[in-house]
Formats: sequence, structure tokens, C-alpha cells
Amino acid sequence: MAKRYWLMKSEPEVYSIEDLARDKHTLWEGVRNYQARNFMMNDMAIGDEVIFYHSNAEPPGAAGVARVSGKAVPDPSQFIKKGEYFEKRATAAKPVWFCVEVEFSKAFTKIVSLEEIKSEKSLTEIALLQKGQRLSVQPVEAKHFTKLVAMGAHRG
DNA sequence: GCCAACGTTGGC
DNA sequence: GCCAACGTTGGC
Repeated sequence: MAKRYWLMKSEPEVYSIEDLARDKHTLWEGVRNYQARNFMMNDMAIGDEVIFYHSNAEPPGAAGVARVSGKAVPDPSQFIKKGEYFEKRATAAKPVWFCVEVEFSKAFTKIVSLEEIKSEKSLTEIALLQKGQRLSVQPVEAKHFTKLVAMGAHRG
């Protein structure tokens, strides 16, 4: 199957591209939206490439590239009773939430800001910019992925 | 199944 | 902190 491309959002105050660079890989825990979960469960494959997007940041924007390094597994955070992501409906036999593992690929020297993405003509169709688009895990077309990476690489 | 109320996301 | 644009919940 052909490699696919994705965009995954994280608040850098919580987990940034620098954190991923340090950790090398991480489980993408805490997604609590069914559409986003289904992308991870059903559509993501090892080797798929991911734009790591900083949301609720100054500035918001694409911060680097990661790679899917492990297929979807039950999200451990749903079983932590005192945790922020506890899911009381979940059992070991029937988990509710799943997450993939991603590994660090590269950090852009400088964030490709949302403002720059908006002003780039070839990116007007990217899912990220569509009205009401809030999904924290979303597909990206190959041409948009390539463009974002080129914009990120042309810095520094 | 409908839909109002409520909660969340995330840019500004 | 505000609020648009969602998604979820729960009464009926």
C-alpha cells in the first residue's frame, strides 16, 4: 500500500517537536475523538509520514516531521483512573481509545506558521485550512506534505 | 431519532 | 478571555 501522509496536532506546552526529538519516539496518547482515532486505527501504517503541528502556540504552525513507527495499540491513558484521559467505559478486553507510535524525523529550523500556510497559494486546499476543521489527526495530500516540508527546509 | 444544552478545540 | 464551529450527551 502506498505511503500516506498525515498532520497531527499537539500543544507544544504539553508535547512539542523538541520533546519528540529528545524522546526519539512516543505513543500518541490522549486523542479522544472518534474520527481521529479511526484514522490511527484503520488508516495509518508504519512508515507513513506526519507533519507535527503546534496548536495553541505562538505562532501556531508546522514544526517538523515525524514517522509512524508502531501500529495502533490501546491507549494506556484510558486506564489511568486518576488521569486526565481516563475512560470509564474501557476494559482491557474492550478498549475504547487507540493510539499509534510516532518517531522523530526532523524539526524545522523555524516554524512554518499558520499565517504562512494561509498565504501559500498551493496550500489553500489543505484540510488544515478548511472551515471548522479541528481534527487533531488528519490526512494530508502528498503534494501538500511535500510543500510544507520544502517550506520548512528553506529556513536557517 | 431529534435536538437543546453543554463541552472542547484552537485561532485570535 | 472570547467565541465560532464543531462533537457529545441525555431527555423525550
